[in-house]
Amino acid sequence: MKAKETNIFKQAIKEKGLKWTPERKAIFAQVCLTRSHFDADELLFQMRMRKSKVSRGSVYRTLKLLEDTGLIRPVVFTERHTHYERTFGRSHHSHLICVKCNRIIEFFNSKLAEGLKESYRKYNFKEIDHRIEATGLCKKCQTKKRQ
Amino acid sequence: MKAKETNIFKQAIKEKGLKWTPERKAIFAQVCLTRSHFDADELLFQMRMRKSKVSRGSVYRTLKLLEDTGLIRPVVFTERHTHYERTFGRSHHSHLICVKCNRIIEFFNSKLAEGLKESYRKYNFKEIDHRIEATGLCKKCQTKKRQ
DNA sequence: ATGCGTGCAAATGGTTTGCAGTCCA
DNA sequence: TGGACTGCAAACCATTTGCACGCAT
Repeated sequence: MKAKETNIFKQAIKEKGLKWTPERKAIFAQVCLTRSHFDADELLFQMRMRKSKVSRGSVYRTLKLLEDTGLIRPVVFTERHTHYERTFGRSHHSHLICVKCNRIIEFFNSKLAEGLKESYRKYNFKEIDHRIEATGLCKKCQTKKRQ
Repeated sequence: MKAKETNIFKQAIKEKGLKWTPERKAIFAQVCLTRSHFDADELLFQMRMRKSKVSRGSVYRTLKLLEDTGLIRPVVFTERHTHYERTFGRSHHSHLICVKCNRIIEFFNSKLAEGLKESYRKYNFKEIDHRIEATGLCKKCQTKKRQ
């Protein structure tokens, strides 16, 4: 992990008057390693693989903290439990999800983004965040025989 | 509830080779009465107010069935449990949510819709459904003093 | 020194499920 | 009649929380 990345969270922690602990550092380090989407358990498992010891409770607490800080955000797929994705160091995008094979494509479309801006303006809302999840069938799954 | 509405579900049930029971009818009737968003518990509570007796289990089972049938769809807000909204008899829309007062505005924007269509085309996905939830601060909450 | 953060385990709470009895088709 | 459906309560499982101890500030 680059020093710069560590600092994003450390700084946020300091600003909130909270403490910069080894656990928080370790959990954030693991988040920085993620390439796509993850949930609390996956993250914990990956940390254990790397001999990094933290409790499940701390993982949940720290993920919540990261969410509050805006460094990760929840993405909701079909499952019951929460998935997250990193927000820093990646451009904002939406998700296209194949309901059959669960393939996830991250995309960006400017018309969509503009339409969203228009809507915020129209209703006098100050923009914070948005979540777009579009379900469908990917090319492969369209041609597959019905299971 | 208009007879026409009852039939939407009854017909879907028949097509699947399932049984049209008083419980399913009652639960669907209550869904038809909803004006905005609801969760399993709210629906059950409303039914009990109207002296309509069904078990919590049946509510969950029937909501899932309605979701499979496409007659309701989950909308995910900040909370932990699932909220639904009716899909039939209403136009497709997105949600603008004030994170402070939880006000929800349903909106439609054609640019946004077009951008979404473009994205489906671009990635060769067959469209099924989409969910757009945009968070922000409504006008009132922007001007309110920080709590 | 102070009190925030952690680990641990128990509690929570929405949702699911097993089972015995009921009732549509 | 027979398998699907229901009510009920127990089970599930991701997440939260209480508590005693430890450590950052």
